[in-house]
Amino acid sequence: MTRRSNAVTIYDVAKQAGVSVATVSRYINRNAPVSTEVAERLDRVMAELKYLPHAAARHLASRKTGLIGLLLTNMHNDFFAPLVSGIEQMAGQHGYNLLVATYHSDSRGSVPPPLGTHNTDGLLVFADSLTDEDLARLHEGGFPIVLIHRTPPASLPLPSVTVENKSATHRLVEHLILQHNKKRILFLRGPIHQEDSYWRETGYRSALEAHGIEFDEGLVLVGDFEREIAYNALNQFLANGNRDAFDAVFAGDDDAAIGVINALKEHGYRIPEDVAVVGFDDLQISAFLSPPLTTVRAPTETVGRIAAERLLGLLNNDISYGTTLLPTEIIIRRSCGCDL
Amino acid sequence: MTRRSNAVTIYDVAKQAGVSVATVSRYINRNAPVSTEVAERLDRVMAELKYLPHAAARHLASRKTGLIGLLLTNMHNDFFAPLVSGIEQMAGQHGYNLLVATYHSDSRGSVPPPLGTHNTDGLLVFADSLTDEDLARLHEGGFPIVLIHRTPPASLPLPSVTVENKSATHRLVEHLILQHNKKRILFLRGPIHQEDSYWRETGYRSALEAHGIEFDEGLVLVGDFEREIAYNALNQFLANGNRDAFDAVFAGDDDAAIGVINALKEHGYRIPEDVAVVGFDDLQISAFLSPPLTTVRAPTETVGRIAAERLLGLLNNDISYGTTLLPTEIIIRRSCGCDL
DNA sequence: TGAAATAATGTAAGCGCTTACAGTAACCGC
DNA sequence: GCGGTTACTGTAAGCGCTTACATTATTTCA
Repeated sequence: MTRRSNAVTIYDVAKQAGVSVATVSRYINRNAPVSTEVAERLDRVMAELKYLPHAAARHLASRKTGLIGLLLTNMHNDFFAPLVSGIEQMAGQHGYNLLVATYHSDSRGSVPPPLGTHNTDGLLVFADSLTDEDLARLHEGGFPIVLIHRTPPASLPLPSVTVENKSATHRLVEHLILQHNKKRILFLRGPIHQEDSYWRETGYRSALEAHGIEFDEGLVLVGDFEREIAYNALNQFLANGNRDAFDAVFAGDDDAAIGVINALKEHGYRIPEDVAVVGFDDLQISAFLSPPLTTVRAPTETVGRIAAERLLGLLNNDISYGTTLLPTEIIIRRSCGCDL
Repeated sequence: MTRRSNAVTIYDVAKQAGVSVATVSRYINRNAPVSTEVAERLDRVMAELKYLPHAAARHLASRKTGLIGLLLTNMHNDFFAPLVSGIEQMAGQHGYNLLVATYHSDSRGSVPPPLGTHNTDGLLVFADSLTDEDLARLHEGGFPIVLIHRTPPASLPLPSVTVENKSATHRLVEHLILQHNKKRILFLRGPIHQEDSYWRETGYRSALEAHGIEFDEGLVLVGDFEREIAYNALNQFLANGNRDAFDAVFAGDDDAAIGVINALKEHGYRIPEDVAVVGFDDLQISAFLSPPLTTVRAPTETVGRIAAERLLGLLNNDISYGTTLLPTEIIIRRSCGCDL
C-alpha cells in the first residue's frame, strides 16, 4: 500500500514546523495550549502546504464525523427547500456538514437506512422516513436524533419539532363553513401514517362536527401532499360524475392545492366562485397563485433551524427532549372566496 | 482509549463466523471469491449482529468516501429543489451519499471550501461557488469535478453541464418585441459573474439589436435571480419616477419575476395589459402564477441527473470532458400578453 | 503425473489522525 | 528552597477497516 497520491498529511506539517504531530493536532483542535511561537509557525506552514486534515482519519480517531444526516421521504416538493436551507445554515455555522438522503420506512426489510451511527454524528428524521424500530434501535445506542414533523413513538423520549396542525386546520375549515357558507368540503388526505396528515384530517373532521356537518367518506380523496397525485385524484373524482358533489376543497397541503386548482380550472370551474380551495404550508409561491391561496402558514425554515439547533445541542450533550410545537397561522387570501 | 461504545466491528463478525477479518472484508466488498458456505454464514452473522461497516474506517483504508459533494451558492430558491433531487436520486442509485453545502467564491481568503479531497470522492460545483483557482488546484490533484450551470475556465478541461441561455432569451425577448410590440424592456440582471446571468443579458441585447432597439443601461436593474431583491429593485425604480419608462420586463429568472409581478401589482399595474413580464427557468409553480408566466423551460432536474451521472462516470475512471448543453424551450403563457 | 495455475483463506501492515501517558521546564506560595 | 502547579511538548497506541503478500488445497493440462 503506497502513500496517498499527493495529499499533505499532518506529518508533513509537523516535520516542516519542527514539532510533533501531537502538537499539530492539538493546535488544530484547540484542545491544549501551544506556545505562540509554535502557533505562528504552524499557521504559516499549514497555509503554505494548504494542509486540510483528512476527514476520515480524523473521524476514525476521534469517533466524530462532523456530519449531521438528514433523512427525507423525498425531495421533489418545494416544501423541502426552506427546510433544508434552514438546517444547512445552522449546521454550517457550527462547523458541521450536512448529509442528505431519501429513504422511506416502507423500504424496511430490504436496504438499511443510508444514514446512521456508522456515518454521522446525529440524525434529523423527517416524518416517517424511519420506522419506530429503527428509531428505537438508534436511540438505545445513545445516538442523537431529532424528529421533524412527527412526534416520538410511545416511550421513546426523542426530541422533535413540528407544527400545529389540528387547530389551524379546524379554523381554516371553519372559515369555509362560516364565512363562505360551504357545506360539502372535499378533503385530500396526505400520505398515510404521516402525522401532519392525521392531524389535518382530525382538524377537518372536528370543524365539520362543530358545525353540524356530517363527515362523508365519499368526500375524501388521496392527495398525498403531491401536486400530481392530487391532480389525478380530482380528475378521477370528476370523471366519476361528482361535478356538483362539493363546493370547496381542503387540499391537505399547498402542493396538492396547486394540483387541485389546475384540475378544477381545466374542468371549467371558477375559483373561488364555483369552488373554494384552501391548502396548508404557505409555500413561497402560494401568495402568487391565481387566485392567491388561502392557507396556513407553517414556519418551515424555522422548523429546520430549530431542529438543527436541538440536534447540535444533543451533540454537545445538552440533553433535551420534548416536542417543539411551532405555531401556525391562517393566511386568508382569495382562493377561499374572501375579497381582499 | 477504550473501545467504541457498543458498535459491532468486523472483528466481531469474523470471530462469530469463524473466519478472518480479511475474508469478511472481501465478502462485503465482493472483491475476491468466498466459498458459498462461508458466504451464507457471513450473511447470517451480519444480519444477526446488525453489522454496518464503520464509514470512516473504510474511507481511511480504502481512500474512498462513498460521498459526492454538492457545492451551492445558496439554497433558498425553489430552483434548487429539483436540482438536488435529481442529483440525490442518481447518487443514491449508485451507492453514494450526498453531502450538500453552501459556499461562495466571495468567501475566498477566509474559509476554505467545506467540501473537497479531504471529505468527498468528487464534487458537483454549482455556478460560481468556487473560484477558478480552487477549481484548478483540485483538478491538478486529479480530483473528479463536474461543473453545473457554468463552463470550465480556459484551459481547464472540466466536464460541465448547463443549459442554453442566449438563444432562448433572444427568442423570448424577440417575442415581446414582435408579437407584443414592446420597445422598452426592463431587464433584471442576475448575480454578477454568473454565466447564466451573462448569457441571458447577451441574448437580451442581441434581440434588441436585431430589431433596432437601442440598449439602454437605464433599463437594467439588479435582480440577482432573487425574488426579494427583484421586488426591492423594482420598487426603487418606480419610486425614482420611472412609472412609464418601460412596457415590459424580462426578470432574469422566474424567482425574480415573482418579485417583479408582486411589486408591479402593488403599484397598480395590470399584467400583461400594462406591462408584460417574462422569466426564465419555468419553476414548478410558474404555470400557476397569476397570470401564468411566460418563460423558458430549463430542465433543472435533468441537469442534476446528468451532472451526477457524469461525476459517477469520472469516479469509475471513464474519463470525460466537454460541456453538456441542455436545450431549453420557450413556454408561452399569459404574462407576456398572449391570450391562451 | 508433475508443474503450473486457480481458489480460498489468513497474517499483518498500514490509512492519517487523536489522545492517554509521560516528561521537562518554568513558576508559585510560604 | 522545596513540594505542587501549570504550560508545553513528545511518544506511541490505537480507531476499524483494506489489501499486499503468503499459504494451502484443489484443478488444469501438457
